[in-house]
Amino acid sequence: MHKQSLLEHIKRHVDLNSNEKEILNYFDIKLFSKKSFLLTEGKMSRCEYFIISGCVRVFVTDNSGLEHNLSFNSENWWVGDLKSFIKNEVATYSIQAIEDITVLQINHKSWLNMLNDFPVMEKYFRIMFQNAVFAQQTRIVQSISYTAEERYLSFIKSYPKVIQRISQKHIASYLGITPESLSRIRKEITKN
Amino acid sequence: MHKQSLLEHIKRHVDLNSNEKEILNYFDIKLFSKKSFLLTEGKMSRCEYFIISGCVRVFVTDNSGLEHNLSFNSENWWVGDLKSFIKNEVATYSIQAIEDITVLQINHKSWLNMLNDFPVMEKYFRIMFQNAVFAQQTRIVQSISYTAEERYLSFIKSYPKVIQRISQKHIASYLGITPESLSRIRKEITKN
DNA sequence: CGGTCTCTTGACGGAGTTCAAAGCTAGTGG
DNA sequence: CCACTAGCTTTGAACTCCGTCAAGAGACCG
Repeated sequence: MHKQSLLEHIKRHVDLNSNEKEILNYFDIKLFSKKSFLLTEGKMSRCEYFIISGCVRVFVTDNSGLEHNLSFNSENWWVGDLKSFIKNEVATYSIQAIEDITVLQINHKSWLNMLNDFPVMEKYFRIMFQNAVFAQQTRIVQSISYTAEERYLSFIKSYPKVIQRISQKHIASYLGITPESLSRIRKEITKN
Repeated sequence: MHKQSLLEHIKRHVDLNSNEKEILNYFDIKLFSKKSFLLTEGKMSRCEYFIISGCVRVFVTDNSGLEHNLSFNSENWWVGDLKSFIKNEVATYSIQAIEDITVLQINHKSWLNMLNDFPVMEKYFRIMFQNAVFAQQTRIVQSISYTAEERYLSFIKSYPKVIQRISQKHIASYLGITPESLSRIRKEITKN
């Protein structure tokens, strides 16, 4: 059963007792085909997703209509527009499936009920957000102190599996540079 | 009593009952004078700080010895090297007082005990980390999609009080540009 | 008052962008 | 299954923003 992988993920971070398997009741399994959108900027969504299989990208669209990738998420990662989810605001991010994906979906009301009924989940999400803070801090440090080439090298080192599945165009957008620049950087690297 | 401001901060996010005021027992009041370091890169620290008064900067030092400011924190904010604190690693960030400051300090062991003894604090820190994720996401979006001028305008709009207390050199470092560039950007802005 | 640190200004150089064109790749429909 | 097309990647040339280096003016502290 697909839902099992979420349970395992939770158990990797906190201790569950037997009846806490009811946690899975708050979630629904959903499938999205490649290129479809889990969430679109400007819309209300109020769902968070736990990815069972496949890969998505989270991006913003700027005033000029350009897309900027914030993150790539795959198996055993949470994804969603957290601020929109928590604060009941319209989404500022869009989320698109890069591959066919299977996710567990939870809406905001169920999420609050779950936290209320199973206090151990407060700890689980405390740890989830804590880890998100770690990862984001690393990214911010790199954005203000690394050159584009250093950011690219760090990216392929940190996410060797993910790059196989993502176009360079999207990686360039993630790094904050143009596809042309990334192409030149890659050429420079393979030269050495 | 200084410790009161932490209690008020907690109560703004979660409900405390009377005996939960014992939470303050896990904390010590500490004073740091301007320019002194709460934490130095490469050292073990394992403390987190809640700022009662004053202002600090968090920064990293790169291979060339240049400092890059990650954040400025003042009254009623938590600050520390979270990753070092949680994972028992040496600090990758340094924290320096920009003004004379008063903080409440908690070490890792006390923090774990507090979370254990007062489960409501799991929720409190879940919310704290959640808010940190919001703020950092905004920063990442701006770093990959804004020009230096846009980042500066966004910074002074978001933190109008803080800029009064911080040198341009430090703001430039926060924005990921040189002091010279910031000086030119400011000149350009006042022209219009 | 002198020294250090900060801010400003100028000239130059370099990393990355923009625009354009050509080669490749992968998805689509016949 | 092949052919076609749209999108992706590469490459080139010109340009732009920002960094680097250097020098001078102003502010702060002992």
